[in-house]
Amino acid sequence: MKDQTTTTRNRRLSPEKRTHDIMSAARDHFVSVGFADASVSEIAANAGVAEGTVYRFFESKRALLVAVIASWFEALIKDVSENLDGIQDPTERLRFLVWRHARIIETDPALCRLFFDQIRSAEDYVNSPVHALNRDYADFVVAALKDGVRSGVFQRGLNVALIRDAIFGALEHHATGYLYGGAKFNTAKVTQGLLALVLTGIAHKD
Amino acid sequence: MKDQTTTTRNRRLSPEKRTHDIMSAARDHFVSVGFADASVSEIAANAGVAEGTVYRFFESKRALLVAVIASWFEALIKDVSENLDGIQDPTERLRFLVWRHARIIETDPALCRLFFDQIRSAEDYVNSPVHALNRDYADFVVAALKDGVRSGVFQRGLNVALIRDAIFGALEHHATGYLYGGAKFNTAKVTQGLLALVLTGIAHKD
Amino acid sequence: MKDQTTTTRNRRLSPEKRTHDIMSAARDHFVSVGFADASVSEIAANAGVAEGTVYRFFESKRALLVAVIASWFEALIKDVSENLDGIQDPTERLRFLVWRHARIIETDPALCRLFFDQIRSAEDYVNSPVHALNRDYADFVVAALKDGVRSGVFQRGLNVALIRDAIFGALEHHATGYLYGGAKFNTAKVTQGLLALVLTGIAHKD
Amino acid sequence: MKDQTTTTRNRRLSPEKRTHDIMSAARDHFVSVGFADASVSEIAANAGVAEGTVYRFFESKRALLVAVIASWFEALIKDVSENLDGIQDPTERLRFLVWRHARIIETDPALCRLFFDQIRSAEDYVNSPVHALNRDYADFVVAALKDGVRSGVFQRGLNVALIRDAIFGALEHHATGYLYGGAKFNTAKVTQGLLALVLTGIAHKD
DNA sequence: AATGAATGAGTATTCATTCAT
DNA sequence: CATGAATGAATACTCATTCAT
Repeated sequence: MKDQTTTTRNRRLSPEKRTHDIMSAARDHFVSVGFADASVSEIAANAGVAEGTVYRFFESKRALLVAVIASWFEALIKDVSENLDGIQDPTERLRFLVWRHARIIETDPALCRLFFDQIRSAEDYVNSPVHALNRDYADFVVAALKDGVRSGVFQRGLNVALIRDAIFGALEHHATGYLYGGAKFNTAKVTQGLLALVLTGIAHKD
Repeated sequence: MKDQTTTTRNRRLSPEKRTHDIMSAARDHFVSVGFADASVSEIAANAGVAEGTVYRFFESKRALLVAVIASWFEALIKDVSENLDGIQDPTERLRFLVWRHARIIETDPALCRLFFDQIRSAEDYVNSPVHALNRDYADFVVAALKDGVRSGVFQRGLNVALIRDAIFGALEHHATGYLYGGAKFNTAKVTQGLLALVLTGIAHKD
Repeated sequence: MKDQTTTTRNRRLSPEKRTHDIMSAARDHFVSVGFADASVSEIAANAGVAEGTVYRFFESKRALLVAVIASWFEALIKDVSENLDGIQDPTERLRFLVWRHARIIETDPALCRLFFDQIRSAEDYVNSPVHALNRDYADFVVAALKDGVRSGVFQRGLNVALIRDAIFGALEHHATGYLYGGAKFNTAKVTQGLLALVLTGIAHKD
Repeated sequence: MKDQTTTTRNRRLSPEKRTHDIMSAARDHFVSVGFADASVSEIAANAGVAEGTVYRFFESKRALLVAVIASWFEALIKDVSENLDGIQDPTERLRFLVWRHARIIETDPALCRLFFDQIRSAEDYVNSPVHALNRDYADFVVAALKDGVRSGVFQRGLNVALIRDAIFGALEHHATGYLYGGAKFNTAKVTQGLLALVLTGIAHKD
């Protein structure tokens, strides 16, 4: 009856604020219970909106997950980009990128799992927005490799795409026990070992 | 599909034959529609048995998948073991193992996906029978690396566990596009490139 | 059966109306086919709602039965309470209560069976809401007995709890043939006989 | 190969022994887990026979329960019959019968529950063998009542059938808390109270 | 007679999504 | 815009019973 009854209906908020609230609640919920066990109603409740409102901003539960992961990726890319500005040497850039990736696995294992299990394995992943972000992210490594080749510290004729995959694959495979089992994960040690492997290989040099 | 002589009831068969029939039907079905969309009734029908019979041999739908994957792993291990007998040189052994793994990805992408998405990511994977098989399989690489170190062709003090993870991770990560997208996968090229990386690294040697 | 105006979707109704519709359909269905053979889908169809809607109002099929029985009990208690207001004499009150119980057995045998077989025998019955209702109902008899003792028409030192149990037990046991077999049940005769027994016993008075 | 291989197949035992073994195992199993949760395979295993053998001696799981209950009833009837031989006075006979029934509830609550919930409530109970046994058992009470009427200690014109039902009903209803809840049950006290009620009623005698 | 492998019917329940209000 | 009541598809699993051996 008064013109400001907030009891029955949520005040109209800016779409940005709404989107942010929902994504924030979703991220927390997905991280804590996983995608399958997360319920839209719970997310809506935690975000302080009605279930239907979630669907006004996101097409589906899955689209909401994609948005969460994309946002996480964007922040990661921004962070990497900024830090890379202060590093010139190709080898050091590579070391930083390896370390940064190991570090994100260590700090955000649940989000990594969501990305690996729910996004990257999906049929519609290729050419999706998150795929593009992932490519941008991986391109930092490609760029560092090319830089190194150009400046002569890395060999000519490298299959940079394969090396890029090898670096990320090595880290992620090695992290499996940490991500899915309860194993330990030592960012520093992994970084050092992987860099040694990538730089000089295993063959004995005479 | 049905060449049964008795119309009413299935002849009593040996457990081995029944198990084999069911696993075979299950493997085909899982490979073609995936785990989630596979229905036990369909598998039973394809195996020529009643639904309840599946449960006489396998505790659950998931246990059936595990059995299928385990059987596939065992055959792979047997094959690798036999072929390895004819190869002495550590480097050549490593090359064979890389090639064999790339090859299995190329030939059985669907089974690889089932293993990655349904088994390896599961909570109960660690210390499970399939985990043991996977370890046995990965140990071939570890053994080859140690051999090489012993015989002096590989450097001393290598972190063999990390290198093992790097090899499998590199292959699997590189295969992502092939496994989940529709990308091409070139076993020979991948093998060559990865071996070069692992053996000599990327650093320029003066 | 269907007088819906909207073809596609059910109008939003008041929860009371929905609850009532579903309970009504459930009561009819439970009464006609019993609890075990009743299917939720059938009840939903008869109530004119979707299956999931039943679960929005009732936690489970069993919770629905409990609600039906509780509602039936409440109406019975209300009826007894009102009628008792017009009866003062303890003996007459007792006679009425015996008659009323015999009468409910005669009119609602199926609901009695549901209560006896599905509710009262269940592990969670004691201290459940229906248990409380049953206690309220039985307390009418206890109160009448105590009234009679106080006013001197009944003996002092009676074990009222046992007498209460005896009255209900006698009626229900006597009704077994009617409830589970196809025997006749004569409310008037049972009332008269039971009251005579309870009042004066069987011993010969000199 | 030898003519006495007992390893593969059970020696042919007398049908009586087999029947007894199976019923014994069944009684134990039914008593401990209830009818619904009892599995034929478990009973067969405990009896030392194959599942199919159970069905050679009993038509169904339910028929097996009926046989168990019937056997229990027969023993009870035999016991009551013998004890009654030493009691002449109708009132004392009645007291014994009330006590004996209370006592069987106290000692065999699980079997009572099986009888009440699984047998007596069943559609096919009326005119079944167990129904006949139950009638024989209840007839002890009827006979005692008639004796008492004849000898003048009980009133003439009693509705003996109703009084019989009242006695059993009172006991069983009073025992509900003991049978289905965790309440106490005092055989002596119940016997005394019920007999007082039945003999002299509740009305104040001037 | 004894076996035990094979059968197969039968259903409650969840929750992402929709759309009338 | 926001709501939240209503929807409905979709399926693994059990176990009493049968009957070929």
